[in-house]
Amino acid sequence: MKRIADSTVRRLSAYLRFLEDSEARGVTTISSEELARRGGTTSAQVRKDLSFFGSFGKRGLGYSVPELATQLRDILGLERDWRVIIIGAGKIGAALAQYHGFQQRRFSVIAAYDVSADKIGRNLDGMVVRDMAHLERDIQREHPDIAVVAVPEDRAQSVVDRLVRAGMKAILNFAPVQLQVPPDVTVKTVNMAMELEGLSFALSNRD
Amino acid sequence: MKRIADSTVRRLSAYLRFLEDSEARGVTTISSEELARRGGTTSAQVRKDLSFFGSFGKRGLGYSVPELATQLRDILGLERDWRVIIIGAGKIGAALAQYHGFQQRRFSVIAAYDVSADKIGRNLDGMVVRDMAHLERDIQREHPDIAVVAVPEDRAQSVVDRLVRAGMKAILNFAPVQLQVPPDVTVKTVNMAMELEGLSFALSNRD
DNA sequence: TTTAACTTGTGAATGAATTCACAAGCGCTC
DNA sequence: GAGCGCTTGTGAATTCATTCACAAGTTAAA
Repeated sequence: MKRIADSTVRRLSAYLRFLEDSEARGVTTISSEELARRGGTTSAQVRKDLSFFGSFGKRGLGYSVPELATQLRDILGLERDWRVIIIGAGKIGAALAQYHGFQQRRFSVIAAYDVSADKIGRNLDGMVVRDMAHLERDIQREHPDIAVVAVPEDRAQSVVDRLVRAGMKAILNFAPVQLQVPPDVTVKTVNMAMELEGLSFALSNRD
Repeated sequence: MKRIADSTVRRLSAYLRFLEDSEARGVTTISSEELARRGGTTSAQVRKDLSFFGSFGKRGLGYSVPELATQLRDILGLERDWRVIIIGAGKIGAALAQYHGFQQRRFSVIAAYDVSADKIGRNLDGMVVRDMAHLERDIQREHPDIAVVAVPEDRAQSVVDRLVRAGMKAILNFAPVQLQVPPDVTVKTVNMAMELEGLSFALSNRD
């Protein structure tokens, strides 16, 4: 299959969100035009994005909302559960561990880890924070799919090195650093500092 | 000035982060090659990015670390303080209000707002959560620069409409929705659901 | 059955971003 | 001060992403 651009996948995700909304509101059919309006793009873009994976619409009519939603969930790999571990039980890590948006979307947080004695053993929404020392052993046993890195900036790379050595292939990084990983590992970084600086740039350079 | 791509700004931000690191470690000079390695890009890309704004290097030698850092801070508008308000004092909002990464980078959180009686008046790291009812009045008085939206998905658009009407020009959005704003308002969205789905896609489509 | 009104799917055209490749400048050594 | 090793800055070439534009398919109505 042709390589799919990152931007395309992000848009598919946006379309799916809107489709689920529409589904909940009982809408049964939707056009690329409508989908585009809510996804912040153009109808041609919507059709092109979908065309990488097949043809899901009916000419003259548009797309069946539940059908397209199912297709997108399938394309995005959301028809199954993914097992998530969280590394770092500080402010962000703890907030994430208790964040219900995960479970809602079939991402199951199975464990949280920390190094500091005062965090280990603490209870986060029914989940006990584990000692980072057991990370590799637990990964061996439990085969999580995704690791969320919520440790301080200066420890992020070394934690990621451990995760990679232990065989993790997907990492969601909250530390404001560019992580180095081998090509078969996918990293997505949520970098608030970068977004803020983007806003700063925009505010500073308006005509 | 030529329009600068979003991706360029993000990279500048990454370069700056690494420069500040290098500065702290006492490195005085750096090549585009080195900067590229740590920024996850190529040396040509680094030089092209910088060339939009001027020529900051010395041929044969590279860039002066403190000088380039200063230039980048200037380009990104980080030579001044930005005043930030946070809308929504739930889990994410509260975590953000107490997050020190903001202050470190000269983004000063001046207020947090919520609608619910049990949050209003609560103390977050020395800051009292205000009643959302006073939002417009306070914006008039205090002229914040950036609004962080950390309210539930279904309330995000209406909150943003209020912010826009009150004159805010920069919004950092944590709700997993595509917000509609007029063209003179800049929105950056941090969408964890989207990132997770990107990872799910990557895991599902590896060769 | 024909026509009209829509909307998809997709090559072709355009536009944007990245990479190439190299002349020109700098510092060091002899 | 000539020569060498490096590294920048930048047009040109290339690759990648988006938009255009239209044939083809669908529904509904006459």
